[in-house]
Amino acid sequence: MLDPKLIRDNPEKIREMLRLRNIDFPLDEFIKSDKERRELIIKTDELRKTKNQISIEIAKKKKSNEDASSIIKQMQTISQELQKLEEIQLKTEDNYKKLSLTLPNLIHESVPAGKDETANKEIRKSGNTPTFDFKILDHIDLTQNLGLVDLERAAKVSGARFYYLKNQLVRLNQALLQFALDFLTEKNYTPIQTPYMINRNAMEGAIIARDFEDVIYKVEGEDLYLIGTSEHAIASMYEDEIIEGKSLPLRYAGVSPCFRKEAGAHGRDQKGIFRVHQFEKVEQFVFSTPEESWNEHEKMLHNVEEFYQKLGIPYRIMLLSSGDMGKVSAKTYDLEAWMAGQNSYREVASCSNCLDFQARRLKIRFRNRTDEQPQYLHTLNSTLVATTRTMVAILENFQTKDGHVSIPKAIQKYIGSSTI
RNA sequence: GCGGGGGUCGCCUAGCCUGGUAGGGCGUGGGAUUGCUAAUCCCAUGUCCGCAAGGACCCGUGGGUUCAAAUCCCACUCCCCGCGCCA
Repeated sequence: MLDPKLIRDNPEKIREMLRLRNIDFPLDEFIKSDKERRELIIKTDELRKTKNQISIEIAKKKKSNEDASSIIKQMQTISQELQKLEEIQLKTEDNYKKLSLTLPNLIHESVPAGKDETANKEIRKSGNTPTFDFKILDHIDLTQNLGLVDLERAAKVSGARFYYLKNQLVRLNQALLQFALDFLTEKNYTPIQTPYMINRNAMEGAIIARDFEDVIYKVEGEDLYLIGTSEHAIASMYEDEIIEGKSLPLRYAGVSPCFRKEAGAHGRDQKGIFRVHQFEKVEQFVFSTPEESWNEHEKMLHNVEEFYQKLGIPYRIMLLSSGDMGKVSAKTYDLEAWMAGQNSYREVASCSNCLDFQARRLKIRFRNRTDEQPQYLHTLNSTLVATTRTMVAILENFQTKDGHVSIPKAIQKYIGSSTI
């Protein structure tokens, strides 16, 4: 949600944002409904004012045992009038709210303009891509040969894009989670394991409702949705609260499974465990003051980079273009890891500053003193590790001539072995 | 799942039976005063509309009754206690 005052005073800025994001939005209708809404508030407030005054008079008369019947009649008509007006106001307010919840976030000036991923900008590369003196395999063949994944039976039981992890890959999955958690704990992040299902209100706070269908699973017969990332559950945890300024920034290391429909991804990454409906993730989530949020954003990016460096996985950092970026984000970096089996860099982490967009939807504010006007804080989120994709990178980049995989030094102690 | 008790403006609490402008304490900030510390007193401290003056809203949520609802009625929700079930 954006600041209504900004939209009112600066509609051209919003129009430009919509153009850059390549999004259809009835901005003029929205501005009109905001105006209507405010006019109605003034009208109903005035009527309520007279109603309150008369109510006091009735109370006075009753107290002194005077006859109040004529004045009560007056109240009756006012009450009826007010009821009608309130109905109209509710409708306008509803319309306004619905639209305001679908309006995407502002775009930071450093974001390259462009309609899709072809406009993304490479910021830097790190690490040398590995060279091999033998014919390499992709992660699908590797996991098959080593008995690490069973896709056929998963398809039988759950459908496409599900998997059974087996043997050492189960341990690798756990090792990455444990390593990631240790890594962030050392940086003073608070570990947090969230609910895996949250209600609609909470979900709407974190993402835009229209995106539900493509991304989020709904639990039948309940007001519950499976989280697509712990970000959804962490963002909403402080809903409707005022946080003490001195406790900011709040840095969380969220641990959770992630559930995603991956609708509309037909044909892409059909095989293997690269694009799946379910995986585990350690997520960085930060509640920050507006002044510090851009610094925090860079820090989070630095953390993911350091993590991948420790694993020894080559990567490049991409700054997403206006058209490729998610709607709640004002600026997003992707970390793309080198995947030898595919001979390309592939997205494994995403680092976003949402400014006050989520905070407004969730009414999360902060203030330094209690006599101070509370203001919306900023929220940021970044993957630290999403296990399945990182495992793909490890499998493909660290494969050996004998068909096995060596395990990065940093996580050997969690697995208790140096090869798979 | 059943029975009982509860949810009040940051925190604690009064008001609910008997409907008529939501009161007090704590905390926090500002000010006054006292030679310092302490104490005391005053003001501020939820949301929305408004340039402002001012006004409206706010008692878990949503309905209902009524001229009028924190208060009465109904439904839902969350918390606490007991029972049941259970990894």
